[in-house]
Order: sequence, then C-alpha cells, then structure tokens
Amino acid sequence: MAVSSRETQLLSEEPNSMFDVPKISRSTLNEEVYEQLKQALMSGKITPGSTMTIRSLASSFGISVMPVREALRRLVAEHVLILLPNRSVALPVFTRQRFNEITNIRTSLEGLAAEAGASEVTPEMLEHMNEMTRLMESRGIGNHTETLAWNREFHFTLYRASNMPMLVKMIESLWLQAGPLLHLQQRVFAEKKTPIYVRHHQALRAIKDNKPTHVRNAIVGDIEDAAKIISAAL
Amino acid sequence: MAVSSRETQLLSEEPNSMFDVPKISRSTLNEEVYEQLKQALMSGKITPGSTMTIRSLASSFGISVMPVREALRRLVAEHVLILLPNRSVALPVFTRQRFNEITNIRTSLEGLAAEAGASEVTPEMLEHMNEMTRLMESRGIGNHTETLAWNREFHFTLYRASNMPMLVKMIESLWLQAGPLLHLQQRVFAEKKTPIYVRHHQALRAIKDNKPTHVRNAIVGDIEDAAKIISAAL
DNA sequence: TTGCGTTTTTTGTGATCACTCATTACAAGA
DNA sequence: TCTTGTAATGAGTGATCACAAAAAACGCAA
Repeated sequence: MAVSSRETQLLSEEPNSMFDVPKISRSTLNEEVYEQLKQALMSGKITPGSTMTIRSLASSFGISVMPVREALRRLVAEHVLILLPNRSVALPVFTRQRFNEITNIRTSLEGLAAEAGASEVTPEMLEHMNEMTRLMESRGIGNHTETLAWNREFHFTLYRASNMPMLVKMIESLWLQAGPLLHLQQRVFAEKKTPIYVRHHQALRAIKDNKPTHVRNAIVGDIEDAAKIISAAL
Repeated sequence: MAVSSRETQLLSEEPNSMFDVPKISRSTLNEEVYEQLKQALMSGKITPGSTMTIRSLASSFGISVMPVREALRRLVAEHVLILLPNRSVALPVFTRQRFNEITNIRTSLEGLAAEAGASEVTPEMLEHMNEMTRLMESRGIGNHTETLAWNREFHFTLYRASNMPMLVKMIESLWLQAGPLLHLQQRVFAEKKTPIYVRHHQALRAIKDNKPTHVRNAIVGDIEDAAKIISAAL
C-alpha cells in the first residue's frame, strides 16, 4: 500500500507555541492543489485552450486523483476553467468578446466596491495603498510578478474596506479569470517608459477628500485604461 | 454489493417544465444531487443555519458519499453554502447586512445586464416577457412557486439577451443565494392585494421605446421594491 | 496512401475502505 | 459538584478499485 504519502507531502508542521497563536488552519490537500493551480494560472504557465486530465495532474503532484478532482471542480465552479462536453476541463481561450464582458463586469463590481469602500478607509489603509503605489512606481521595469501583487494589494485594500465580503470574493474570482491577461498587461507596461499610476493617485486623492464618486471613477478609469492596453495586444 | 442503485434513484425523468430547456445532456449523479439540493434550497425546505453531513445526505439519497461531496463543494464554491471551521457545510443565516450586500450587487449586475440586453431583445423575447408578466398578474394569489418561475423567466429572458453568458451565470448564482428570501417575498406579495407589476410594465415599455437606461432603472427599481418588502419582513 | 471498423488505452465517475480530527460521553480525581 | 483526562462515536479527507464511455491506436482493405 502506497498509502502514507501524506506525511511526506505538503503538511507543513507548525510548531504551535502554547500561547497567542491566532491561526492554525490546517490546510487540506485539495486546497493545496487549488492554490498551486491558481498560482500556475495567474503566472501564465498554462496556455489557454489546453486541457488537463485529473490523473496526469495527480501523478505530477505525487498524490491520488481525489484532491485534484475537487480542486478542478472548484475552479470550474468559479468559471476559471470550463467543463468540456467530454467532461474534461480546459483553460478557456480569451476571445475579445469574453474579455470585454469581464471588463464590463469588473467596472460594475469594482466601481461599487470602490465607492462603498472609499468612506471606510482608515488612515492606515490609505498609507498602505500609498506604499503599494510607491513600490510600483519605484520598480517600474521588470519584476512583473511583484508589481502585479502590489497592484492587487492596492485594489483589494480599498475593496475590503467596503465590508462586503461576498463582493470581494466575486471580484477575486474575476481577477483570477483575467489572470493570464493581467500578466500580459504588465509585460506591455514594462515595454513602455516608466509608468505613472495616474489613476491610483486620483483615487488616493479622492479618498483623502472623501469623495466616493470620484474614487469610483478613478478605479473604473484604471480598469479601462488597462483594458485598452490589453485589448490592443489581444 | 448494492452497486446498481443508480438506475432506481434520482434519475427522475423530468417532464421538463414549462420552457424549452434543451437538457439533452445525460446528467451525472453529482449533478442530480446538485439540482435536488438547489431545488430544496430554493423552495425553502432547508432552514438557514442548519448544517448537513455528507453521509446522511448520501444515505437519504441512497447513493455513496462521492456525488454528494462534489455537489456540496460546488454549492460552497458558489457561496450558496458555507464551509464551517469544522469543515462541515451549512446554509448561512440571512443577516440584514448580508441581504443588503446581495441586493447591492444584484442592482449593479442586473442593471448592467438589463441595459445591455435591452437593445438586443427580439420581438419574440418581448412577447415572451409580456406573457410572463400577464401570467403573474392573472395568478396573483397562490401558486408562489409558479409565480416565482415566471418572474425568473421574465428577468432572465432580458438578461440572456445581453449576450453576456458569464454575467448571466453570476446573476443566477445570486438568485440562488437569495432563494429562500424570494420565497418569503412571494408570500408577502400574496398577503397583499393583487400585485400589479408596475416595474415590469415600465421595463417592457422602455424596451419598446429603445431606451436602455430606462430599462435599467425599471429593473433596478423592481429589485429595490422587492428588497424593501423583504427587508421589512426580515 | 487513405478510409473505416475493431481493439486497446485513457479518462471521468462512483463505490468502498482507511485514516485523522473533532465532538461527545463518561469516569476518575480534586 | 466541578474539572479534566480518556474512550467512543461521528464526520471529512484521501487512496484505491471498478466500470463505462470516449479517445487513440491499430489493422486491413480499397
């Protein structure tokens, strides 16, 4: 029985020191697989249109098919992967129509989140968002992955302030779907001269001035600016 | 081996109610379970806050745990059920905050879908929407379930016209989450005098006049009217 | 070489078993 | 009586097996 491949894999033993350990959260294998696949998708490692089989993924992870199954089904439920009539899953290709639809939805939802979050941003959050923008500007060339992470943190700090957890989850799902393209965007960005994040500064200013509508417009503008770049390169 | 309990269970040949649902696809067991659970949730058969175990559901369905597992995980991924820290699933209770959040998101997304769909509605679709409204008005009292189905058909005919399939799916997910409350709404409706669907007629008129913005306003108004009723009864 | 029918392999789905963790019940000691 | 350690039960997770359908490989004839 090749049963106990569990202990050798993925189960990072936390030392768990007696007091004030706020988080324990033992993660399951399917969550690990889910995260790994998400990571692979976000970084553009998987080419759109390619299918993937449960067994091959399982063997490459060194585990059985069960956790992979659940992770794939979850990604399908989140519309990141699609279920072919063969019942096998694939990363959908990005048509311009699909991209436009996602962008449309994003402006609606992220506009809502931005406007709702604007008036709830604490000074600490504002400073955090400032810091993210500064980092992005200082590292304008290269290091796409880090820049993407900072950009993400900028946006979601604002969104989370809205106290609308379901909305934030939905937006996360949309970002995940658009993942490979965000990478593309960053590449295009890098080819240009040092990018100045005008929309970010607009948003920050509008938050300070307590003008939620302006914050919404800045964020929507940010999304649409990026969409224009991507759409041109599609 | 009680293996072939498959044919005896769950494969209830559905007479395929009411509208041409082109369900040709042979469904798997987990899809069946998923649909059954969805149905149970929509009709308010499951009280919010109650937890459910995989094994008990499996035995009551007369099948093994696997399909139930996948169905539950899917519903969790769609935010219809929530995953407790115990890793058991539960139907979340509806706080007023959660309800307001969903309503907020609904107005954004359904407003977008309505406005986008307005200019794409064919005469046949318009007549179909008219028919649905007529049916709802003719059967003002009683038969909540049918009325809900007609209302759903009215809305989604418009939304589907937008040619934004992902958006439609997201809205469907939101309706599913709000399912039990929609039932509540219908009950409140029935207690009142014969409801006149003002917003529906506004929308129909605006479609005929080719004024997408007005269509959006009518739909958003419809959602908010209903939300007011539900919120009062919450 | 090409086209088609057959065989073999692959792959998803579902069942069953084993394992671990969580909760509960219970009993022993303070 | 209250607390606490231990056993028992319950429940989710993952591995393995079995089966059917789809896909691929193969062989043979035109």
